[in-house]
Amino acid sequence: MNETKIRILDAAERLIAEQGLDVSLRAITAAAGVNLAAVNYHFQSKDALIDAIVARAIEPVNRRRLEMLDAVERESADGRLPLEGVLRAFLSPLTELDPRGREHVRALMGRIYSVPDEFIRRVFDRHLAAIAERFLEAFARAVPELTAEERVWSMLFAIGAVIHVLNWSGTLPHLFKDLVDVSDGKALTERLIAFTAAGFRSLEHTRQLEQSHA
Amino acid sequence: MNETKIRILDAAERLIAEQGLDVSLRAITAAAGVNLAAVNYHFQSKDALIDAIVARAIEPVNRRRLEMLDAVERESADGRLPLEGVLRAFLSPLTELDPRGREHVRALMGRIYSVPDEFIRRVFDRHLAAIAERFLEAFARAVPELTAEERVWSMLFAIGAVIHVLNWSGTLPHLFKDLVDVSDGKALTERLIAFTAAGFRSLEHTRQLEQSHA
DNA sequence: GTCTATAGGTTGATAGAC
DNA sequence: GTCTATCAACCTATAGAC
Repeated sequence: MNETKIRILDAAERLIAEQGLDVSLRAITAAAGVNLAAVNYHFQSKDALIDAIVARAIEPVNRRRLEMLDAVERESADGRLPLEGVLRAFLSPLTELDPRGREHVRALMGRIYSVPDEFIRRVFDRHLAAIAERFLEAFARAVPELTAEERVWSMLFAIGAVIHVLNWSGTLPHLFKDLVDVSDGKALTERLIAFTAAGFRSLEHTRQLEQSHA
Repeated sequence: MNETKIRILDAAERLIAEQGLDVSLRAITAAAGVNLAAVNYHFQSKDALIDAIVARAIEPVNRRRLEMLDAVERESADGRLPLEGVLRAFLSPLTELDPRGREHVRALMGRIYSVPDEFIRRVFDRHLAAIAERFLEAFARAVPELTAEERVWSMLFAIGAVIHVLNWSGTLPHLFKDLVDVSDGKALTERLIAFTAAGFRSLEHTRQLEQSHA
């Protein structure tokens, strides 16, 4: 790929992570050290540039998710999958994203998930629908006791937990001074897996309690 | 309060919930049926208008949260608080927000929490810091086995779960057709409380397992 | 491929009549 | 308090020289 094209992507990626999707092309090209017109030459429009950034951010995460999920499924002898393993495949590609020098990609990912309806629908259809379907099947094999509805809600809660941390990652150290260490992706992963796995299982338990009372 | 001032607030609230914070004053005044200059007359600037909207959305939620937390604390004989009760005080004022005719306030709340760093810092310092501190104390009395760090992470995960649902509430029915019913706030509350309560407790269990292995 | 120059449209804010 | 009219600044996109 052309060098200035990459410079534009890198600069836009960082600025969008910091300020949101409504950064001006002038700010982007200035940060990239290229000419304003270069954006419309290499990409066709600002929208196309944003699409390229979204794809470059999400697709590697999705590939890693599917790799890890495939491995989990290979290792399971019977039909049942280990819930923690499925959650690790789902969450850790996000939490352990781009360790050095590109921490802003985490904030970018949070931003992409937290954008107005019209936009998120496009992103979902293009980059997330297939992944969601695949993981819902995996969750069905990990916690078959749950109803399909309960699995969807649980997955949404898990996404929310990780996205919110990514979304606030830039400012969390300021909000809770010494109490949170955002830089330790692995520790965050373990906490998230423990928290969400217990959450998934709790819905089943809640329903069993209701039934035994009836 | 002046009538046109309220009309502006209502229109801006709805448009920001739907499209995000970068709605133009022209779009707002057109939707409100008032003159463009009215915004700068009644509020001083667009920023001040946004601050007013944020305050009007968050403050009633905070009041309700503190009311409910006070009640939970009054009812507890010993020093220990029921975790589910604290979580209900924390979450249900969000999930059961403005039931009829003002569903967009949920999306607005999600939007407010998912905004670039510079903005969220201002919102946090002004409207959320005191609440966070108060509830961290309550969580300390509900799950004293956790470290302060674990309580902060758990609270962040719980916020993320609810905010993500609010943030996507407008488009969730499209993404998961029949599987999710966003309109049933009470059912959502119960699921969230069960999920997050189990999550809080899981971190403690994880650590106890580690210690017993050592 | 990269630049300058500029078209054509939007924005927030305000001055001044009523 | 409410209006019209307008300013100055910003935006994206493109035409055309090099």
